[in-house]
Amino acid sequence: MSLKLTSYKGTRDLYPADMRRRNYIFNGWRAVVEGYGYQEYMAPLLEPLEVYAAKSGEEIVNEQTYSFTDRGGRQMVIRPEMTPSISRMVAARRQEMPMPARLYSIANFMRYERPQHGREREFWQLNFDIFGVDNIYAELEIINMSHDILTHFGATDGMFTIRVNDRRLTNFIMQEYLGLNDEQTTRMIKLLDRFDKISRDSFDDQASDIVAGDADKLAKLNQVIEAVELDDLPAEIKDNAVVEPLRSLLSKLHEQGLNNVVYNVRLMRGFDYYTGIVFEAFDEAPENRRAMFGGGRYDGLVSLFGVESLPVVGVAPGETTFQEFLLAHDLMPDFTDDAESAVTILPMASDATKTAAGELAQTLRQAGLAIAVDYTDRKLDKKTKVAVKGGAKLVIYLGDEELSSGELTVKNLASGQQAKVRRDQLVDYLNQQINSVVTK
RNA sequence: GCGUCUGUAGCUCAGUUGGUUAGAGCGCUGGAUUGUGGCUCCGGAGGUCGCAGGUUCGAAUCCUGUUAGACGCCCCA
Repeated sequence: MSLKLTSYKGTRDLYPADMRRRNYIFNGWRAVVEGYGYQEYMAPLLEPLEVYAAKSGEEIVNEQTYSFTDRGGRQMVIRPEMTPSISRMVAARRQEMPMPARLYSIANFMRYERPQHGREREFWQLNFDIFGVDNIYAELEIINMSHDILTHFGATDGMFTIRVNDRRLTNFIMQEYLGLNDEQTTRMIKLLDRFDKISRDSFDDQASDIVAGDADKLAKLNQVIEAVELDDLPAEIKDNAVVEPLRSLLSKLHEQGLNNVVYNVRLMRGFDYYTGIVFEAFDEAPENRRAMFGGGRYDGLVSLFGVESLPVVGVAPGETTFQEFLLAHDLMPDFTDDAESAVTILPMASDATKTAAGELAQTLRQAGLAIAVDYTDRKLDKKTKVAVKGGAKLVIYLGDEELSSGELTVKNLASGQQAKVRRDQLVDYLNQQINSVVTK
């Protein structure tokens, strides 16, 4: 009975080519958020169960987290999200931390769910939040960053849309305009959230059920959900002050040329904890057509930790959907042949040449070059072939001939050209060859 | 938690109405060429046909269960 070769359900093994793709994404994320002055933090993998239960409710925590009792009897959870952890960290330094605080992290999370398209049990997310800014400029910045994160990788406006809504506006529509009670509001928000996933007939049936068949309310609802711009809303809504933050935000974004940022009356984003503007980046690729990531304004959870509350605007793009976006739009470079070392030394099958190869490699590494040595006793054609496949740019042949002459045979694998190079000129020659390949 | 589909070599897949030693291409590996890369030729390794029962003289093939994966539903903090 041998051990299984497969990774745990919902998790993935990442081989070098996979890691190159991941790092390409992570490095791009970093470049963008650090360009906005965001600073990196990291939190522990484990947090006490209470933090999540307080935020998300017992049920979801018990059913969808990896939790266990530690040896001291504490109920612990592998983090399913970053918000409680960063809230704790900010709360702990509430008095001394200068505001606004701009913080980001790239970390992994686990949720005990059934894996499916774009969803795994272990996943990586970029989290970035701005703490302590109470006006629309915080949303403006976060949405700008969300936009940049996509365009940084070559995405253009037609490839994605950023949908925006305001939780305060939604509540106004539900309660003041439609006259729904709290329970009806909750149900209607859930239903609107699913608008694109269900048929129109099914939507109408369920909406009718929620308002107990009130024809007047249904007519008003229909008018609202057809709106594609704020000005399409009935006068009673669009003339109310509640639309001002959204109107102001959208006009500022459009002034900046972000024309794929649009109002969407049906955008809901979960239920309880958003308090103002909400938004999500939507993939327009025909094979995806779904929300990639979303965020918005929420009262920071810092008050859970006994300090004065803080306004926060944040978002958390996930690696999986992001990568699928890049693939769908042909924005992911091919990393399959990239080498970990640009140069491979191929000694002959003798101890003397192998030893010399090792020494040479050390010298070259001190000069800043990435060098691998093939110490196997295979034939040279085989070793050369493997070096090519591994993506090496240059190979250095080192046999008895080179040992006695003091000159090394360097082959440029891209051009096929080969030269004898004196040892004292080797570093310069290698650097020149490597650069010529890169610019080719 | 529920549903649909799929599991044959490392990968992509053949496998005829159940018929005896389960195949191909690619990849890996060795040689032709004891010092040089996408060609050619020759050889080799690698499979309890996801697993377990059942039907049958005989099962990769039919039946049942189970497990893993993909994709939906629920959920998505």
